[in-house]
Amino acid sequence: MSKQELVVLGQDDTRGCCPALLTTPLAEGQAETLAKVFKALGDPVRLRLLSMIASRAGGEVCVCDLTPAFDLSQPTISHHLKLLRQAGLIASERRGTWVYYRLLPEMTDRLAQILTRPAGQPPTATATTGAAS
Amino acid sequence: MSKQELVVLGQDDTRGCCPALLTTPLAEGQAETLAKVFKALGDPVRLRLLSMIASRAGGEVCVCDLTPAFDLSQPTISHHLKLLRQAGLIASERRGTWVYYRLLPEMTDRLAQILTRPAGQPPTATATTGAAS
DNA sequence: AGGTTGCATTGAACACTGTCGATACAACCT
DNA sequence: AGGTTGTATCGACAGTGTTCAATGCAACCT
Repeated sequence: MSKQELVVLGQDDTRGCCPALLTTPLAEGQAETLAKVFKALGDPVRLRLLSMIASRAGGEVCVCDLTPAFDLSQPTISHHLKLLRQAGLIASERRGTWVYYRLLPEMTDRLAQILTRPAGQPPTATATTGAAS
Repeated sequence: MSKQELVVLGQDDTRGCCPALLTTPLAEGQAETLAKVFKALGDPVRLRLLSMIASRAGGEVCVCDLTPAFDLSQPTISHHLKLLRQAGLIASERRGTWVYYRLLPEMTDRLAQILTRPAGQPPTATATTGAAS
């Protein structure tokens, strides 16, 4: 559809729409916020948890289905789920006895956009103003 | 130079190209490989370094321009650059006295693709399997 | 050659993270 | 009410990561 203005970015707002990682130097606050999310993805157990949650048809997974899929204790899985939740990647809801987790696609969408290089910007070709040091 | 660089995401996958994070449960080996890259992004200093490198017109940055931009010692910056390099996110080249770093867009492109949810997959769609238990 | 500057590596201190057993809490079920 | 099951939290420990001063190496410059 309409092209998003992704280069807008309020620089000092850590909760801004879309910090531009690849086109503009990241501000310090934005870097810390973003780093927390990437850090949450920086563990193989959490990646597999996220993948199992995101790829589940219906969009929800019971914790009771996640825990036995790993060779880890139940508190450990609960801990990893908490970190993914605190990173804004998943959300949980209790229904009766069981707790269900679902993906928050806004966060993964945002990361994908942040990591997407704007078209027509080959890194070795442009140099509109060739004045380098 | 260093042939120690990680050959990331070269693993066999059912799709051949890229592990499907959001559509298929991630295999254990793929999760560990991917986690290393995300872990490299999980630090605010490295995110800012990557951002400064990627957003530079001409595609290259001298380390001498990166180091004074932080309140950290020179060995610390060198260490972070090494981690980004080992993750396959950047590459370095020495020209005379100075060392220049540049983005490896293949890696960020892959991450963006991995985090991109395929169109036409509403997360709250009716489940094919009734989730009875 | 000797001196200087730019960057990488080493080794150690310190903080953080992943993991577990024990325990607490919540919701079912007699 | 008491017992059972599912999930979260608490403390503690080992492993890992971030950081620095000191040092080493490479390339320039007298």
